[in-house]
Amino acid sequence: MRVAMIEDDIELAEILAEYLGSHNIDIVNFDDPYLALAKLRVESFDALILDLTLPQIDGLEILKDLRKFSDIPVIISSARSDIADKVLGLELGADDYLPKPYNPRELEARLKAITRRKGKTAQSDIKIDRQKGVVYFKNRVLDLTPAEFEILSYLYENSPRAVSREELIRNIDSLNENSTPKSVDVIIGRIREKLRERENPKHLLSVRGVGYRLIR
Amino acid sequence: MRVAMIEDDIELAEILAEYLGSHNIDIVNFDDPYLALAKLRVESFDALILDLTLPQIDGLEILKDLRKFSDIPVIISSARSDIADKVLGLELGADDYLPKPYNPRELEARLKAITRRKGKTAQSDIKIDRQKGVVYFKNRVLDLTPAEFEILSYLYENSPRAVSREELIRNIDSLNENSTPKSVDVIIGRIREKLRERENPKHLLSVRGVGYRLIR
DNA sequence: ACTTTATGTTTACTTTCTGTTTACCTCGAT
DNA sequence: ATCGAGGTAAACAGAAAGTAAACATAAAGT
Repeated sequence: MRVAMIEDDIELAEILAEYLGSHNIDIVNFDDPYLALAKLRVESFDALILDLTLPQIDGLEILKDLRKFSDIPVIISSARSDIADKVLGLELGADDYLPKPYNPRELEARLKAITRRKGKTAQSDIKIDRQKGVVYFKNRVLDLTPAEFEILSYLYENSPRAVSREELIRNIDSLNENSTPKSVDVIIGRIREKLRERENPKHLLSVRGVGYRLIR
Repeated sequence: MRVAMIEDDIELAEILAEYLGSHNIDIVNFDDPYLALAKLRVESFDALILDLTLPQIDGLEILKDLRKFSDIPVIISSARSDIADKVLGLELGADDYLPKPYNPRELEARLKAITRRKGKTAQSDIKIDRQKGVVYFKNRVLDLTPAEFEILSYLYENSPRAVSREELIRNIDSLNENSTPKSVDVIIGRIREKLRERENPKHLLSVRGVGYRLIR
């Protein structure tokens, strides 16, 4: 589990990082909240621990901005015991509120509780259960046609090797063996559509002059 | 929003019920935890507020039993401030921990936070109690014929695997084993009708060339 | 015993899906 | 700028799925 933290008290951050690190939870701390927001935009974490009492800006503002683009679980950690803060924080979309000082064990338990609820850890986005004929993408079942499913599975099993169109046509039952290589291109495009990565593919990459490669 | 509460302090229960009631949250309090469990088995609530310090039994035992048949969001409310209790509670599957005394406003905020979270994680709309022969869809009992019920249950138990028409005909008692696969199509259509997803199915999906799949 | 209702099945027809091809566009390396 | 490769919208045809209606039989009601 990989967790982002916004905490300006470096010492506290290090203590927590050490304790949680030894329990298999990697902490990435940001003392600059704007840098954190930028990172959260492009990288994926399992949760965010947010300190409210920041020097530059109210942590609640950060939360508000964050919620415009992410539904990552957020635990607010604050020395402010004002009930109004709690209520406001939870209304702004925080998932939990932990008053300082707290025991690292409790933070750990809450992190686990929250991510268990979401059932989501930032491991590989794509999981395939060939027996059940099911593809999960970001923990949701993908609804694929037979050709789409078989191509994705084939690339998955050969990941991260680049596979040629010809090899796909030869080995995929749902493809007519007399088909043009272009058929593959079209179906790849449709899979990308369902992965929502038609522009800027992250998993299903084309390898110029060779074919296609899947990154799990 | 309709919330169950297990709280033996009747006075406190009434205060909370009144406050939350005026904020559009209906509280159904049980002073008998076993009665509560029985009710939770058959009725649907949006959350449960659980007092740990009950006269007859440890609230954590209730939570453990509850988790065997329900994944309803649970907020533990307790005068016990022992950290071990918190950790244990969250590990047993509670979603939040609220130490007494607390402000009703905070309880309200947490209830909202939890159910909002629930909405995001698109948890299962369909619940099946095979023993009782009851299907709940979006917290309502569905009136199904035997064949409809059995097909839905079979798909449910094999979810999200795609099941062939032949497998269904073979395994569903209410279907004549000499029936055409088309029979299945028609019954599936009727189930969809009752799920109100005849157009644009979200749960009962057809998998072309294979059969049908249920997404819980 | 008789009638009505409910429910699974079949039929016949319509609609949708999906793999394929074509045509045109974009992008990147040289 | 050029050329080749990949991307994709659109059109198409055959296959699969959807479904309305009629039917047969079992179950329920009288």
